[in-house]
Amino acid sequence: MPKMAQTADNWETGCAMAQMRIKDIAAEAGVSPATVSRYLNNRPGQMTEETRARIAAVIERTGYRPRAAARNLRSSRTNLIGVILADIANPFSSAMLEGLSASAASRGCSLMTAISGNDPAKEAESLTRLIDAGADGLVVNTCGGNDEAIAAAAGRLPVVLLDRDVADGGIDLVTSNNRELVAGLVDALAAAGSERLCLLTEASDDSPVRRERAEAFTDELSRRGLAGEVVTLADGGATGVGRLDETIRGYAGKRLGLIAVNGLVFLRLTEALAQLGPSLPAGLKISTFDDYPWNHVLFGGVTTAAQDTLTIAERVVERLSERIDVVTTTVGDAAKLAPKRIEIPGHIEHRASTSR
Amino acid sequence: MPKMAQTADNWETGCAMAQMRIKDIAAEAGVSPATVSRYLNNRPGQMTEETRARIAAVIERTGYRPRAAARNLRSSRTNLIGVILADIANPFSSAMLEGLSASAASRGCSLMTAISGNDPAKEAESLTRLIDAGADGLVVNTCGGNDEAIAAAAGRLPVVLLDRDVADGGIDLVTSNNRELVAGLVDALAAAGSERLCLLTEASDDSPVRRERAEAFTDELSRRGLAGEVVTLADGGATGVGRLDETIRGYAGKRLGLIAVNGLVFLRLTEALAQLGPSLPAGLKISTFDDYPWNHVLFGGVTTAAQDTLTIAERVVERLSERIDVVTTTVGDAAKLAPKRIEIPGHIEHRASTSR
DNA sequence: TCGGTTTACGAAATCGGTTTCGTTTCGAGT
DNA sequence: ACTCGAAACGAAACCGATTTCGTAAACCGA
Repeated sequence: MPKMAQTADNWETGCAMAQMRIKDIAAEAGVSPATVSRYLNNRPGQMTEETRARIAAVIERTGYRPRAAARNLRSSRTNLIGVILADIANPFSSAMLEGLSASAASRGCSLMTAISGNDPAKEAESLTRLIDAGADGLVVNTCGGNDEAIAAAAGRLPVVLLDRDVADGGIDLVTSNNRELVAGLVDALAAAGSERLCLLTEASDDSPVRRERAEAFTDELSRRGLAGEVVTLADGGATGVGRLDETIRGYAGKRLGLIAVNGLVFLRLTEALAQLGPSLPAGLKISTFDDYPWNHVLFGGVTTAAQDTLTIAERVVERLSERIDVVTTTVGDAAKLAPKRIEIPGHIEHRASTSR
Repeated sequence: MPKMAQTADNWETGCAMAQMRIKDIAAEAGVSPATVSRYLNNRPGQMTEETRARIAAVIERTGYRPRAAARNLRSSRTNLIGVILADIANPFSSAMLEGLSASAASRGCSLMTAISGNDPAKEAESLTRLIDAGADGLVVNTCGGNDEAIAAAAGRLPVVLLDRDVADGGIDLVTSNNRELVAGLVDALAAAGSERLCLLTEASDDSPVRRERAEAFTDELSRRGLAGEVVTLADGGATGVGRLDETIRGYAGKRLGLIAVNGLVFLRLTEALAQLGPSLPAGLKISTFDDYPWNHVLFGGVTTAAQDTLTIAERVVERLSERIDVVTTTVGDAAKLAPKRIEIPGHIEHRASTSR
């Protein structure tokens, strides 16, 4: 039995009927489905103003919404962007998510999100799940350990890396100007009178970004002829805090200046410092990456290398859209875009923790 | 011209060929597409162990993955859960997102996320966008002002509210045991010797949850015969902090006890307190909802009503899945599930800020 | 008035799975 | 041996859009 035509939409009954299909709209407007489709996607093949109005009226009246699944099937486009975040607890990630969400929405896309929790296995699983779910492209803030899988994914659909690079290279990356930001923090500490600087990093975070910051740090030290070192905290609590404690105590009174390489390291730093008292020890200056809301409260304000998360997010989506358009437009890979590294300038928030 | 059969999958060429279709797998395994489909969804109609093995082998060898769009179209199921969060900056939200992500993944679902940023217009837009994108169900952490739209959505697909109720009622809600948590904080403050208690709330947050906490607070006060009031901070910075400042100074030395109704209010409280010095003023005891990572660092540790975000997330997804299964299984709405309110017990983290 | 080009639109194929329904095969019961 | 029921599987319809291709009408300059 053929599906019964649905005509009863304008009855006064509020009864929810089975969804309208494009065919029904077409019939109601006295045109063909093709024309309605053209209307929906405002295709070049134009139609009479009158036809357009008639279709618009029917759609308006019936509240018709095209089914995404059907559209996706035919056009092999979902308008879904997959996002994999390493650590949502990090405010950098949540700020990023907000930015990505807004940017995507402004282009009519929705976000599919996955949180790896810094677990490579979960990240790999998310990768395949998002691809299987039909993402048009992927934004990956990798936790590391999946370089080959990510490269493989990038071969199958557009991928833009967020903040963290993979070893392979050859994939778009959007990141902050880490070298300049490190220099800015060193600058702030030096100006505050610090004589010896430490960059605090985590063993578990062995990302290229961390290494880039570490490199920039030592470069900057030698450029200025300053003393200092990179201190890598062991993972987990106790050992790390112990090492930290030792570092701080070891230099107590020696005009020590610290840089936390990211927000989580900074958190551990504050834990260690909290054991020494509510105020910063005399002569100790601190600074950190990632502008957590608490940074301007703790210790009267902590000097911060703030990343421009909104712009980063916007550029990520922009770049991804470019690639998606290329994929769905050109047939071959002739006009392939060359992989690009996009650096978004952040800025230093000078606060009390590096005042003289 | 019919689409050319694709047989060259096992050639040693690494060239990416057009995707395999179920038809190709079927041909390769010497069965019909229907059988492969049965295999993929392990349907009741069983097949020979030998057939199963042959199909498995082909799929394994070719790395075939069924296209979600086609599957979605026919089955009108996407395995996508839409999530709308009011404020991702709130760690409660990011913790929730992590939990939802994990719970969804364990059921083979992906999350589509939208951030309203506490903007009702954006929330409404997200609502329609996620529905249009084909979400099987929605998780809504509403910012308010869209009660009718949310109710309408709940009429069209499964919806579970997260933490914040809507006026209408009649929709599933998962939340913490707010009354008990408030009582717990009052308890902690009273035990710490506070003689007068204030619950700090925000004007912009007029959610039922906030009101529930406020009600519980005043109930608890009168039950114990304690003095106190609900202090509503104006939105934005200055006025709010001013009011707060006044509140604190006005009671300085009078054994004041404070409860921040949520993490954001607590942030503003710490800002105000920071102006008074690095340590808590003598006699002032503070506590807050939402277990931010800083809560055990600031002021030597802040007593916190911690919500069990993981369990909340798990129950949200569980409930939503139930509803989705009902919708896709039963024809009519005969066996409709009655709307349920699910309370997940949180707990009080007793820390230094309420020690005697 | 007439060939030629553009414009507006419809018929039908198509995307790649799922699902229904029917057919064949096989084993068990009598 | 013969019937009957269940199990295993295939043929074909189907989900609801998009897109190609074709055609009729409108337009246009000579």
